[in-house]
Amino acid sequence: MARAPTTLDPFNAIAEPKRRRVMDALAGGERAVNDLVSALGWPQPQVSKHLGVLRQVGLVAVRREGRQQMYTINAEPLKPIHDWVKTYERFWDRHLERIKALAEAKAKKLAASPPKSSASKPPTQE
Amino acid sequence: MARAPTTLDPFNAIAEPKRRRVMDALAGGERAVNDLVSALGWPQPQVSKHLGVLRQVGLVAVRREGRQQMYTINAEPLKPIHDWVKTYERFWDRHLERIKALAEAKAKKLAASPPKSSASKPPTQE
DNA sequence: TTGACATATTCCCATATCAGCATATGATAT
DNA sequence: ATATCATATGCTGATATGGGAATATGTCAA
Repeated sequence: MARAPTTLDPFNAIAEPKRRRVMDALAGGERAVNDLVSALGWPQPQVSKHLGVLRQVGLVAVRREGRQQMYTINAEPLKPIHDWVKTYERFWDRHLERIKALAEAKAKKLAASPPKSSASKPPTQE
Repeated sequence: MARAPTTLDPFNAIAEPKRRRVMDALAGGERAVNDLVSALGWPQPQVSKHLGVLRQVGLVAVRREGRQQMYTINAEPLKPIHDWVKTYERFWDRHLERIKALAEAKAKKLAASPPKSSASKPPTQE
């Protein structure tokens, strides 16, 4: 085996840069394939194929309108990705750690004892 | 060509589920390879290879300690992913839109008229 | 040095990926 | 029906992928 099929895993579907650009092109709203083709400047089959993958993982939805297929974004499958990545925010954003630490400290204080002057505040590690 | 090399693109490196699990196993802190091997239950070369990929995209850092190689998370390369996915939040979380709208409205009000004193001020640092 | 331990690398295989080109399907208008 | 527009699918070839097994490298201990 060589990796979970990109058509089943949003992580994988999104790993392809062009697929991200397609999403971005759709971020403004519903769009027909030919519209995307001219916007992106890629061969039509290529666009259709990438749309096909996005469709299979549920990242886009289609609606027929006459001869045209209107595509829209359906970003829900991105949520797991967002959630996963989010758990690592603290690693690149020390600021968040401080905020979190402050919030926790505050909560502890409130729950534990009356606010007597705490001798040594944790030296905002930095 | 068949996709940007996974060793150059964090999106791609992370598309592999096992690599995500390695990251998760490191989320708690520095860890040696053998430690990961027993924690994950995969063959050692496999773990080393996945670590190798993560190392090349800069998602982990290594430090030698005697015979052991200590790996730590370095999540900065995840930031672009976070940022990209974040732009689609509004698609799955209509709630956010409302919150944002409320916040903006409030800001406008504050700018226009004096607020009544509130006991629970949001942390000054943001 | 030799040996044990910790980890990385190499080789091979089956499979998946994307791009390019040709062609098929589907819908509408004449 | 037929031609035309709009889009999807099929096929091929070059390349990348992950897993498994064997082996190489690197570090310390005796």
